[in-house]
Formats: sequence, structure tokens, C-alpha cells
Amino acid sequence: MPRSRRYDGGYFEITAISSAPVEHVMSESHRDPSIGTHEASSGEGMVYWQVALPGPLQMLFTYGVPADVSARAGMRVWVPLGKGQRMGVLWSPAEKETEWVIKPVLSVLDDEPLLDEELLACLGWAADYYHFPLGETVLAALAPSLRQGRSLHELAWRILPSGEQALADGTLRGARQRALLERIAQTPQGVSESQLRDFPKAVRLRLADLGLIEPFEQMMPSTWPVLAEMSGNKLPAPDLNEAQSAAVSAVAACLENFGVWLLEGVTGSGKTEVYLNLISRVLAQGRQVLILVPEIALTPQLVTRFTDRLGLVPAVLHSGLNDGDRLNAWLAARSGDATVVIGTRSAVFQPFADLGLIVVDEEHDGSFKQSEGFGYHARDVAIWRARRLGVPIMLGSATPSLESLRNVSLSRYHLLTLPERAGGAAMPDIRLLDVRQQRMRGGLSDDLVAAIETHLLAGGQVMLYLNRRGYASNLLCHACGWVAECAHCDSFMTWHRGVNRLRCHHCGFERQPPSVCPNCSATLSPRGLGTEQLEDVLTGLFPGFGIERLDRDALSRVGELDRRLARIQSSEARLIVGTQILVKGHDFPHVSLVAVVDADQALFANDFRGAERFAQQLIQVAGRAGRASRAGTVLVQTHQPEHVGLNRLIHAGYASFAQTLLAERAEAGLPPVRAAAMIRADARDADAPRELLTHMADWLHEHLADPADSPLDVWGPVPAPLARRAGRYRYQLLILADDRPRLHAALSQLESWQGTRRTKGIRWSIDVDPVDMA
DNA sequence: GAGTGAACACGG
DNA sequence: CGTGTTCACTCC
Repeated sequence: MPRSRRYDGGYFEITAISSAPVEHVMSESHRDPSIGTHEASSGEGMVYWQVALPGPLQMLFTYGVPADVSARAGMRVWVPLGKGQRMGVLWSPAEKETEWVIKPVLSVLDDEPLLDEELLACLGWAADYYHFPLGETVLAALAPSLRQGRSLHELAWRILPSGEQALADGTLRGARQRALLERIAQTPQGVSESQLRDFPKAVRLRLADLGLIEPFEQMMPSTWPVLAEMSGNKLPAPDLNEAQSAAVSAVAACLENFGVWLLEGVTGSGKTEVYLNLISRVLAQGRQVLILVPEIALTPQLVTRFTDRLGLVPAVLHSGLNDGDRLNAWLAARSGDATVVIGTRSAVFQPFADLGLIVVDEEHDGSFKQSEGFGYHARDVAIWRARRLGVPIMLGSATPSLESLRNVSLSRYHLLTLPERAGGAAMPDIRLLDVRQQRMRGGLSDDLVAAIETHLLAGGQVMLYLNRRGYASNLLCHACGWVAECAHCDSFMTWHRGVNRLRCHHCGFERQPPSVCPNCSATLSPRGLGTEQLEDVLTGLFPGFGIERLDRDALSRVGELDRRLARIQSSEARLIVGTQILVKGHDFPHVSLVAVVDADQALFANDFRGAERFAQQLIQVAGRAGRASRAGTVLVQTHQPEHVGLNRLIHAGYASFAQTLLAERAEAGLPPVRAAAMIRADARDADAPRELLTHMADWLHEHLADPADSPLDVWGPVPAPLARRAGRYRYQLLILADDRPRLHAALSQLESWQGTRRTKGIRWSIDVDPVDMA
């Protein structure tokens, strides 16, 4: 006889997706209200656990879990904390003896660990390495809905024999009731609540009251399309050239072992084919693959390429995903249903059933490093995981980071090179254009204008790279020198003529530009070239040739990038103007000329990584030229044609330039040769951050000044490159050490300053391996 | 981080 | 003396 139950509102509340997990319990025993009382803590039958709690509390808290409940590290628990309650993750079993009165957990939210041993170990390492609170770190590995305490189980409904009977008899009168019953009858194993959204809740309740259907809890299914077997969907793999084959076979021979493989391939050399080949091999073994890409490189085209070639649907993780999709991808990766996961940096914390290979594309890209909050570097976390899992990891780039090149020279990484462009395309010819004393029209010298014209008339496309968006970098009064400044930062405001607004690119502050100088009422004139203005200038010089502008302003709407890329692909647009976005991985096969409009601005960047970044951008943007049969030309406008670094880069190539930079870093005692961390502090008060950091610096000197030991340098405090940002004054302190343990020890010491983290409105944070010094 | 209570500041 | 405000401290 089927069980017939009445369902009170409370039951549905509990299972509702958004309900507080405090009430969501996995077994009857948790519902016992006595567990919530203090007396239980001293009683028998409790197992003690250290629990990681989100928040700035970087220590673990001990709670009791009833002995009859299965508890394992990686399960979520709902615990009392102070007056409130919050979610935590079981971390490790604890000793019974503590000086605290141990409170019992209110409920255990999972009946199996959400995070496996490897991922927990990874999170523990990352929290330690990046000096970030463990509880917050753990959240990085949970999909947002899991952070909010959503259960991995969900309510589902299945039909009862009396329901079958009712359908057969046709006794059910209500049309909606019959429709729902029929829907549920279609799937004998049950239909989850979320798939029944189309039917009002009341209808379900009514059917349940009539004893026709019953609810039950089921593990949330991962609904991932599995197309792997549909081999007809795969596009054939092109033949690999010699270098590609060599790279593939080197790694393929070591698929069962950890190893870091740096694939250094000039742009257009077919790195992706090497990835695809290796990925296919790993998939053939039934294992999963994680592909990490920089933020801007994760485009629909890239995903399409993987989909078409591998004949499956990769799970794609990026910032635009909603919570539902994220949970789905998380589940699919954890269950193994998603065999390929492509994502930006946060995907590195994804759980996997059986990961067999990690690929980090464009490994030099700065967007792999999170600079605020939990300052992890996705590439480095990925390497940690690969080592722990005993699987290979491939880092690909045309312009590898100095870190990776150094690790190659220390024999920590294996180097694989693809020296030639696939398909025999010629390397672009890079030339400097001396613009000293030259007549400039809208930032373009006559020589450059002539070159553009030649290429356009020859039927080619021309791409102009300028790393400054907006119309003009600022509005200036020619009479008195007044410049539009941001009210909240020490910066000038950029004039965006299209929308006629002044914008601060550092804090987002916007305002209407004044019509005349607020100081002397003279007319204001734009100064400094931005992409918007360049677009105007080109329209004037080359009317009739379509222009496409690619920058963050132009691409705010979804799908806009695709539309513009399509116009470029079809040669509808012959001139392309853009910022950084041009640098990242898009193929523009008809571009025959690339112009770097202003090399000087990047050449004299104020932090020591400026040269490295510029070199990478120049080489990457140069790689956009002549990808098909035509050899491309790259022209670089500069006032410094004799610049030593620039000439070495152009004539000897990136690898040689990078070795010189590395030697310079060793000489100067800078990363990656030495280990670095940046302490940043900011406050509304102008002096407070500097005082705090001075204090820290003194303290570090006092406590760590051990001349016999390897040196530890403390530089600063100095005002941050943008000394005032969004109304807060910013200072920073750079700590350099000869080796990591030494740096680590110093940073751990600093954590005793934790209490001062929020005093006097000062916020401060530790950034290990800082990427940009700003 | 959020909640708490002690210390301090201020009005009439 | 009541009440508003800042600040340091705890949370298992």
C-alpha cells in the first residue's frame, strides 16, 4: 500500500531552493530540537570538528557533530556563531579538549563531501600561501548557490499506483491536475520540483492530498549533454607540423605523470592544435580536462572551436553566468559528466571526478591573478593541483611570463617550442617609425598615414593599436592650464565624446564636461589621443573604408563583439581600431598592417613590469598581422627609436629580450628572481595608512633583522601609483625576500596585526606575488 | 563581517 | 542623567 502523507507548508519551505539551510536537514536525527541546546555540548555522542567559517576570521572554530551522523571533511554544516548562524565547511577532526564551551552544529547540510581531499588540500595550501582567511578561500570552490546553503538534494515527485489508476480511469476532473499527473507519469523515476515550474505549487499539493503522487528527495542530477560518442559531429583534425607533433608526443608519453610543459609558440604557430590533440588523448582515456583562458580570450568562437573539434559540449565558466548555470557546471564537473571545462581564473577551483590534464592558454596574461581580496594566481593554483593529482599541465604562450621562463631555466618546467607559423605564413616584419620632428595628424605621422593608404589600396586590412579608450585622455584649458580631474582620485578624467561625458577610468566617476573652463571661461580643448578620436581621424583621412572600433566601451553589450568581429572577418570594415582586446587571440587573417600608435606611453610605465607587459602586448598585437598567406608589416610609432630594450625586442625577438629582462631583475633583486609581497593599505584619512605601514615596516625590521640570514628587504611605505582613489588614500609596502620560506615567515608575523585591520578606518591586505604594482 | 557593550561626548 | 556615537573585541 502506498504511503499517504499530508504535506504541511513547512515541508515545502524547507525544500524550497532559497530557504535557509538551518532547517534543511538530511536526516531525522537533526531535527531533534535538543541538539540546538547548550547542554548537548558536554554530553556524550559528539564528534568534534574544526570548521572553516567564511568571514575575516582566519582561524578554525570547533563544533560538535552528533556521533550518529556521518561527518567527513568537505561537508557543509550550519552552525551557531555568536548570536547568529552561518554556514561552514567541516575541515578536520578536532581534539575533544578545548578551553571553549563547544556548541553543536545545527545541521549537516550534505550527506557526502562537496569537496574532495585534493581540493580541500588545495584550498588549505592557497589560504596559507596567499595569506587569506581559510573560510573565505573555501568559498572559491563552491558554486554561489552552494555558498548560500542550497542543498544538493532536491524535492522530486513520483506517481503512486493510485495516480496511475486515476489516469487510466480518467476520473481526474481538473485539466491542470491531469496535465501535471501526466507529466509526472512520463518519468517513473520521478520529476524534480525545478522541472515542474510551469505548474502551480497548489496543483502539486492537491494531487499529493489526493494520494496520487508523493514527494521524495533525490540527488540533484547534473543535466549535462553527453555528445562525446557522436563522433560524426567532430571536425577532422588537421595534420600537425613537425614541431607540433614533437610537442604532442613529448607530453603524450608522460600523460600519467605530473609535469609542467611550457609551450612557447609564436602567434599563429598552432598552439591550439597541440592542446586539442592532447585533450583528445586524455578524453579517450575517459578523463577530464580543464582549460584556463584569460578573461577576454573566452569568446564564443573559442568555445565553438573546441565543441566542433572534440564533438562534445564543454562546460564554460565565466563571470556572466547565472547561479543556476554555475551550479549545473559545478555538478557536471564534479560528476564527470562535463569532460571538458573551459573557464577564466575562478574555474581553477572547480571540482573534478577524474582530471587528467590542465591547459593554461596565454599563461603570461595578468588576468589570471586576482588582485583584490583572495589574490590567487590561477596558473599557480593549477600547477599545484596538477602536481597533487599527478597529471600534466601545459602552459601556452607566444610570450611566456618571466616566471615561467625562469622555471624552465631552473629545469622545473619542460620547454616545447613551435618556431614556425602553421601553414607556412611568414612572420611579420616589425619596424620602428621615428616620429620625432614629424608632422602628426591626430596622432598619426605622415609616414604611417602613407603606409595605411598603401595597404588599404592593396586590398589589405589595417589594424591600429592604442591602449587608451575614450576620445581624449583629458580636457585641457589652453589659456590657464586647467585640466578636468576626478573628484575622488588623483587622476585626470577621460573625455568620451560620443556620450559627451567625463569619466574616471579608475573609480568610474562620471560627470558632464563643463562647456568652458571653470577657471577662466576660455574654451577647452581635448588633449591626448584615445581610440574614439582615432576613429574620427581615420574616418576623415580614409573616407569610404569601413572602420570598426574594439574596446571596452564599444563592447558593453553582449554579442556586440561577435557582430563586430563578423564585420571585420567579412572585410566590410577595412580599418580596425582598438585597445588590449586586439591583443587577445582573435584571428584577423586579412590584416596586412598593424600600427602601434603610441609605444612611448607603455615604454615609460612606472612599475618595473612595464617593459615586460609592453613587450608581450607588442608581440601579441604584431601576431595579428599576416596570419594567412601574406606576410604582415608592423609599424611602431615612437619618440625613442634608439631605445635599447625596444630594439632588442624587435631584432632579437621576445625570448632574447626576456632573458635580458630576467638578468636585470636578478641584478636589481626583483621578482621573479626574488619572492615579493605587497602590503596595501587605504583609508579616508590621508595619513593613517602611511602611519600603519611605517609601523609595520619598523616592526619587520626589528623582528626580522637577522643579518646572518638571507636578506629581507622592506621598501616603503610609498604612496600607491594612484595615491587617492575613490576618495581613499592609498599606500603600499613592498617586501622582498631571497626565498619563499623567508617571505612567508615575515607575512605570517604580520598576521598578528590582524586586529588592526579595521582600526581607524584603515583597510589593509597582503598581495603575494603581486602582478601589477598599482 | 556582525553584534555587543564599554567608554566617551553632549545637551539643557 | 538619558541618549547618541565611536571603538575595540569576541565569535567555537
